[in-house]
Amino acid sequence: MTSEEASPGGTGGSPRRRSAGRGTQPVTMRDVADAAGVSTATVSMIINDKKGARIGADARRRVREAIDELGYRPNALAQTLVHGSSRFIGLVADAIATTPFAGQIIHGAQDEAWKHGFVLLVANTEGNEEAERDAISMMLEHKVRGILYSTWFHRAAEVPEALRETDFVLVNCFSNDGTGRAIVPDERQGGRTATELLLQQGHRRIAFINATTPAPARTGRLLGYREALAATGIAFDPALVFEAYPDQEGGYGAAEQLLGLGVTAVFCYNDRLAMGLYDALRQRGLAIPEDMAVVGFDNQEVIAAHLRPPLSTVALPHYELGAAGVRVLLGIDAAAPDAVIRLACPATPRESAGEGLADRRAS
Amino acid sequence: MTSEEASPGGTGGSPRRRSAGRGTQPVTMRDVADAAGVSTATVSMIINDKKGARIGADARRRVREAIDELGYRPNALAQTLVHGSSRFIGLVADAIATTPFAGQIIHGAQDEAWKHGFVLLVANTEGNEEAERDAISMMLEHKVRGILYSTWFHRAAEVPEALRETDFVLVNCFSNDGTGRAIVPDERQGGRTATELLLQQGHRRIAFINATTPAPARTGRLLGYREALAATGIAFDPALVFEAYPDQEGGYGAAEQLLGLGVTAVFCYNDRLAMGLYDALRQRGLAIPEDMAVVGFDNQEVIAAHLRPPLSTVALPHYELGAAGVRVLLGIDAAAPDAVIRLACPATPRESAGEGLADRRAS
DNA sequence: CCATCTTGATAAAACGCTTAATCAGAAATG
DNA sequence: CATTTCTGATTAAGCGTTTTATCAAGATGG
Repeated sequence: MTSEEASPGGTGGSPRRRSAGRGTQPVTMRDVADAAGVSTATVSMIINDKKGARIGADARRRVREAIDELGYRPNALAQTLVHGSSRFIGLVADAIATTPFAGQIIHGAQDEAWKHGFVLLVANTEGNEEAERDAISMMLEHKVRGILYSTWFHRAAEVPEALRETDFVLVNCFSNDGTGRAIVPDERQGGRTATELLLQQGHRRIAFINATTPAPARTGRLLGYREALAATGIAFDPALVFEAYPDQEGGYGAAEQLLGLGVTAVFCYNDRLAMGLYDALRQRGLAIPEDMAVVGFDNQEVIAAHLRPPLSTVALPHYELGAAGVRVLLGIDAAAPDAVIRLACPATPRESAGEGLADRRAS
Repeated sequence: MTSEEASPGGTGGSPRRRSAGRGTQPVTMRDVADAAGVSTATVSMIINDKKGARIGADARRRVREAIDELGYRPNALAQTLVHGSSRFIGLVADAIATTPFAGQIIHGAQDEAWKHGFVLLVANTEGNEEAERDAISMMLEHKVRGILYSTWFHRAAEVPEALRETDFVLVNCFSNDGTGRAIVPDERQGGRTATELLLQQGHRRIAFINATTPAPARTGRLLGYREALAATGIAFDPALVFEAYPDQEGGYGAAEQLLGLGVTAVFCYNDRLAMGLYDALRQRGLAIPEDMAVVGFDNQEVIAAHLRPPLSTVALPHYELGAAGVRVLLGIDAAAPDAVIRLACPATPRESAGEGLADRRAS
């Protein structure tokens, strides 16, 4: 049983701060003012310690005491009302639960927002257009400072009409009409980095298993792959580029084609694909990375860090995507009105790319 | 360039709804009232279509038009202020990004909250106590209807003092002083279900690889395992219970001990452990499920659904945990003040437990 | 001793909305 | 025709803050 303190103003109450308690009428600034024998204006000034405010030491003390005593909490909504602008930032995501990715975007956004005194209003739409409209409406009605519109995989997106009623930043997606600011991963650099992970180990005949599903990642990573080869003076061989549905089953199935081509290393479109490939390779008695070096993409923690051997991969900067999103939204990071900002995908070397094999492979 | 409509009240404007536009002063109810030539009271009544309000058809039409014309959105914060109670529900999570689990809790909570016209205020604390205090303060200041306090894995938790200033529900955790309402997964039933998945296939000598890390899951699942055996009339053999750190490496390492004991099936504490075990088994030339049937726990999508063969497992009801959390919070699901509600962990049979092997194994 | 400053605090308006109370006029009633 | 009853709306108070303008009184200066 929670003891319900009935009498509100009792001066003889316990000296320690007493919480408002559930069900009790919330304590307002008026209550504090009355308890301290001052006006609400005074209380307000003390709380926000407005400089230039002339308030005596005694009043200050009395107010502080009253606040403690009553367990007063300012009403943020009332503050918002008078200030005109709220401390909310909306984040609409198309798939919060399906992957860990969305979670990382939320995490990054939330951390950064928090840092600047903002709070995240999160809505999950599961791609449902109506849910999306509702979510945005709700956010606009809460007078959010702006909205982050995010997708769980990097893609072009149709920007909902209503979004344009406020400031918005696209995260992990970009508008297909080229308008609006967007933060996306740099797929090309990522592809280059992944390939370099292999090149550094001396590999020269490197296959690329691309996705069958059209996406910026598909074209971007291929571009990066070619770029890296070119930079090393290796001719691009179209016969070494394969395609598979980007999941474990796809990777498993793709293994067959890889063999007998003199390929010593593979760059997989993503970690899941690599995971499937592991199975297929192992089944054929091929060792990783000795017989075949592998790098993935995404750095999907659950998988990459715990495969056998641990998978060298390239990370998608989801956390940073979210954080940069709010920075751009808040104008902390400057960005042209229709800028598309590309964030680096950092290399995450582990063991599957091989190590110190350069000598063996070099000739 | 977005065309900035400067003149606000123009009657000759485009008939289609015109959005407020960024940077523009927001459209208030006053504006609508003026445009329609009525008072704000009238507008308010029309918007919320208060029954009992006596308003002529013509005024109705004019107001609707003005709303459309101006692109008016009610200010939810002002509404909250007058109603006294907000439509916010706070969700504080200790690890939003680390696992997909938290995401699913958020998802469930958000869906259910939404259904009842509530919005989620999400805060991520990464276990940091100060962040936690700040998050809760923030939520209280926003006058949330209540708070969901969630953890990414099922455990006892210290309930922060401040939480008690409002309604709260513990999600995926429970207070170590036994106070407060909590929603947790039913680990025992889960353990039983997992074991039954194997028993159903005719297995009789079933090992259990438990976690080394103390947790309700560890004791609960073991209990369930024993319960299932007992129900089938199989004597519990302590020699068949092993322990390993609950990740892939742990599972890989545990394989050794399993062999030569006549064990035909293993129940793994979680999917990651099972994944590691897969590797170890395969390395020894053992086929799953023919030589060794395996079930996991957690139904971690990325892993379970895509192992080779797909892993039979038991799902943690994260989505439901979140949803039930808000239902209890809102009083839709009744729950005693200190009730701990256990949600079922449903079986998720795939192929690793074997199928139709009952005959072969029976004798 | 009167004018002026300074100090410490207050009153009141405003933010955007809801709602109870009120009001003016038209229609119905006696 | 005077009165009551509807009808269709308006007024105004209030929600919990912030903030500007104002005020009373004591201290200071001439």
